[in-house]
Amino acid sequence: MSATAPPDEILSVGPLEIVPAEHLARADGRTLTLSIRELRLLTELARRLDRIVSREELFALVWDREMRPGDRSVDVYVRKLRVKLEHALPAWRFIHTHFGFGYRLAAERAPD
Amino acid sequence: MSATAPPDEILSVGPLEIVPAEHLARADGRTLTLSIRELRLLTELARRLDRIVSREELFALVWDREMRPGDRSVDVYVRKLRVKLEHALPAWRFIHTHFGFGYRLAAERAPD
DNA sequence: CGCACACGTGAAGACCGTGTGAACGACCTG
DNA sequence: CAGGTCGTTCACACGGTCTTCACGTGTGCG
Repeated sequence: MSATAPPDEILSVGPLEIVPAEHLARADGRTLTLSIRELRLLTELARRLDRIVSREELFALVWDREMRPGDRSVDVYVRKLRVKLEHALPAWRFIHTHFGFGYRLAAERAPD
Repeated sequence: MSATAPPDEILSVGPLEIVPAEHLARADGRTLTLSIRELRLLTELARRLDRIVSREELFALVWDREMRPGDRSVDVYVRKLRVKLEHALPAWRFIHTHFGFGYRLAAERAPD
């Protein structure tokens, strides 16, 4: 299953670093406190860096089952992640919305 | 076995210093009075500095046997350690909880 | 321009992992 | 024997997480 990590997998996204096998993510070296779902969502996005991933695909990857139509869980967790990432690295934007398609992870500097 | 210390092993965690071979830990030079279990728990956490260690792994390392499901010993000793460390170094936080995963040792300044 | 729909956001409630104080017995020490 | 420390377990309190709902905001299209 895709949520299982190769022991040495390290995902880098600009100043962000994710180590799925150790259940942690770091921002500029500082360890973030993420919940299980948050970390898995971030991990699956990071494994598809800079590619647009649909809600359905994300849900299946993170929740291990099919998404019911109308389920907003992905949106809610995207927000939770955005808040934590914004707090840790205010100068960066990571999760980008692609209207009608899904989300894309990429480190981009914040405007201003 | 991993609880045995190389004779010269010294673990540093911010203002904290642990010398497993001498069964002692120092806070800013002042020696802490820790019990055997407390010291071993602190030692094993320190050997995995800044990494998340699960309860099961911690229990196996410190108690030398498998953890029974529902066993809270690790939690209780984490608390005992926290109390002593908090008393010795109020401006720091050392043992961080990662909900659903385990504990992580790292010297971080207390909020405020 | 205005409508329908996609997405953002805050909050409520249930659930369960963790925090915490205390009791108890084993062991040591004087 | 009396007192203390330590390890273990228990019960309850507390708080974080997950899910769902409701409503606000934005986007694209006719």
